[in-house]
Amino acid sequence: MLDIQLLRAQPEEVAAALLHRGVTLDAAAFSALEARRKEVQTRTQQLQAQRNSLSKQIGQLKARGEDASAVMTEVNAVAGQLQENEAALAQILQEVEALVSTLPNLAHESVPVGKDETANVEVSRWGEPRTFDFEARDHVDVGAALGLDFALAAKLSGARFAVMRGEVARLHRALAQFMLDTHTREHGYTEVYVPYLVSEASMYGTGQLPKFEEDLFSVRHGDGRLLMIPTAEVPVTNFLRGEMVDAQQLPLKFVAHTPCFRSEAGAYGRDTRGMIRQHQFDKVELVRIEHPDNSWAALEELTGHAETILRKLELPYRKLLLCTGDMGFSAAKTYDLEVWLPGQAAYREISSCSNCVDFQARRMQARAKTADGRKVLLHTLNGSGLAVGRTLVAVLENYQQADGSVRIPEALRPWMGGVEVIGKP
RNA sequence: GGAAACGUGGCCGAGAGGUCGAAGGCACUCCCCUGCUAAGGGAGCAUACCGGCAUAAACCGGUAUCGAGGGUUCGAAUCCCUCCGUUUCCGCCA
Repeated sequence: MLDIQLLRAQPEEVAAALLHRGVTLDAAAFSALEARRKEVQTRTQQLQAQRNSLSKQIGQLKARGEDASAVMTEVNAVAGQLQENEAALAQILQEVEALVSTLPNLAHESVPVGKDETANVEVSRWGEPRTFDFEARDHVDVGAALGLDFALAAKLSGARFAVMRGEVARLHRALAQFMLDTHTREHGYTEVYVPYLVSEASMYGTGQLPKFEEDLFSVRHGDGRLLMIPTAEVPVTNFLRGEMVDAQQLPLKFVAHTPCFRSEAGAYGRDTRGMIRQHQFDKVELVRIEHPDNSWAALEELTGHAETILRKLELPYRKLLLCTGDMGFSAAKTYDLEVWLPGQAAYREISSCSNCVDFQARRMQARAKTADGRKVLLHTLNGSGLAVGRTLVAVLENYQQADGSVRIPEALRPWMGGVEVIGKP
């Protein structure tokens, strides 16, 4: 949620900034709505003050056993007007709320302005894409012999699901364990296990609702419903919803391994082959809750932690700074990590690391009490460390060998029981 | 699934139609006293909005907020209804 005070004070400036994010805010209309709000609210409060003072008189008269009927008629007249004003005010407040809750976060000043992914800025590259002395296949072909089965998944559930058997299933599991252990042992994150189904309130807190309903799967539950998490960011960040933490306890650093569920409603026809874009995929997610003063340094650190996984696995990647038009709803600044996929001869997103500053914290009223007794909104950050399915894809494609087998990256071998190669004919 | 209880400020907790934004305690901030690892005294200490104001803070006045939303009433933290959440007991169950 944007700071409503900022919107009120500088609607034009906010509208201009939102334009870079691809959102049109009619600043004049907003100001007009706010002016009406103010007017109706002032009138309402005057009437309330009137009513309160008349009520007080009635109480005093009655206490003295005197007749209060004259004041009663007066107060009834006020009450009529008051009811109208209160209803009007409630309506306006709702309109304002509905408008503001669908506005994305403002980009940090260091974020390049741009319309779409073509304006993203490459920050750095690491590793050399391997040259093959045979024709590199994509992960679908490489994986088929190792137990990666899309046809079976299609029979069970339809498109955009995968079944893994045997060595691929183990490799997938090993990758997740490797990531978790690295982040807990070397980077100081606390491992958490969380619900995969969450309430609407939680989805609202991190910004998936009310605007991105169509991206989510939901399940009926009693008379209501629960929503399936599109990322562990949702349950983990919502740890702090409505909480007041002692600033001295910061930062809080969490890592969670969960499945993620996305309807991919807007992605018809995109990445239909293989497991790049699935309705269900595993991800190891990093979440940090920071003091506002430290969140920008924390973003760099968190991104570095995600990069560490790629480096240990010796997977070539590049780091992008997303432009204003390509960032997610809640983010103020985002780095994407893209891993090299020989099967596509392209870099593909494998991690996205964002600082949401106080945007999510304001939605969920997550605050910290500082040493001098002040209360501040927390800053929240999250990043994939990494998407497990896509990491599997990257390993299969980058480590494939001419005979159809796949070498296991050295750093991963302890999690594979020492196995060095899978799929040896 | 059945039954019951409960939801008050950063925390604990009182209040049971008006004098309550809310006793008391803890924590915190400032001041004083004292001095040695702690104690004593005083003051302050929820949020949002509206207005006063020089449309900066502070300050002053007003309004709303005691899980959420409705209702009763001149007046609701307090009574009624619905919902949400938590806890306990019973049943069931991995």
